[in-house]
Amino acid sequence: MVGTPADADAGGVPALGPRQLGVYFALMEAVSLLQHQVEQQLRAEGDLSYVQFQLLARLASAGGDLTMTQLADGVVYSRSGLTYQAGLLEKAELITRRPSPDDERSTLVAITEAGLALVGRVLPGHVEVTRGLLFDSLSDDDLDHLGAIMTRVRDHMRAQPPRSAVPRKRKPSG
Amino acid sequence: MVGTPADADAGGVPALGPRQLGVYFALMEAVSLLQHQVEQQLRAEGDLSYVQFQLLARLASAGGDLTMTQLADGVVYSRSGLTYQAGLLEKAELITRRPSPDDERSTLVAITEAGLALVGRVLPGHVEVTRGLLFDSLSDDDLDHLGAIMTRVRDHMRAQPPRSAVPRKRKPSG
DNA sequence: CCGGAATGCTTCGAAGTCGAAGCACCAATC
DNA sequence: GATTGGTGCTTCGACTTCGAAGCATTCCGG
Repeated sequence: MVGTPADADAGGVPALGPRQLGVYFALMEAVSLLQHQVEQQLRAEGDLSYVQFQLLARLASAGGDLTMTQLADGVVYSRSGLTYQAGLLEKAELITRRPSPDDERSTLVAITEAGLALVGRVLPGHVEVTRGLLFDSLSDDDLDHLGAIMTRVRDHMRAQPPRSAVPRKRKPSG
Repeated sequence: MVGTPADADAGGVPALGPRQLGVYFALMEAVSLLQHQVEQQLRAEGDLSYVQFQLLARLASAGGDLTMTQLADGVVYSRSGLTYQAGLLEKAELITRRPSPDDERSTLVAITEAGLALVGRVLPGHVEVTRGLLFDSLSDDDLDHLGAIMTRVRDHMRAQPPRSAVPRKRKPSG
């Protein structure tokens, strides 16, 4: 580790024990490995990046059109990143974009038949990879516990920071 | 067409182990959020990317020089990525590179005083962010369980795929 | 000792991400 | 109806990452 708790205390900040640091590093590395493998599979079976897969999956499960901002939420951390990816997906005819009738600033994004078919085609392999790498190592009880933990943590994090649409200037705390 | 999207689910997204998928998505999103916030903090307090921080931390905890390949392991997925980052860190005088006396192909990387100081300076904030976002939501028991799970999963994944050094041409079984 | 294969690292080009700036549209106010 | 500020998306430039190709060195069989 990068320093005993005593070292950290010397810096004047209450330390997080090495146990917590170990958990943190294991978590980050495991997810990094998982994500990398998942990307390999998506690229191989559907010529998709993980981001693109997330976007398609989000559209497929949304049950309707989404605006660009809604679509970006939780997937990319910049609007421009989504514009780029949406351009690729549209060129590949996996999604369509059209101006919203209600608000002409907004762009409504919808998934095409081809997009749905592609998601259906890569999802089984996706699940297969995650099972082989993640769920194989987990007991039924582990799964429950992990689910409970990560759901709680995610919701906690979601509440904290601004997400894809930070106010351009500043946001008075509502 | 895309006009009646209420049937999106019927289009081809089968329900494949919804419980596991939920855990998987929660895990990925939580880590993504955490990583993003951590990067903000590192950039603000030390002008470091997460990758750079990982490299410095690895060197600091190694207790000695590491070769480029050892350093890359688990941080980047390409050698060239490390060459790039090592170049930046060397230019910032946070690390030094010198050829290995034993094997002149190898480059030995060492952290400098400035590098150690920087790690010591950003680590408290880093810990602070992770505590606020991650550990605040975890009970003592959760921490144990999560640590056990992720360590096991990580080790399982490490054993599976080739890491930074895949055989250049092909790998005969063995 | 010599030649071919493997290994360690770097260079190069392509692709993706982000933040800032910019354009078009909506809403509120006069 | 015109002006001013806020919002949605895109464009642009800088930066980072990866994979393939390349160079230098080491290992291994003869």
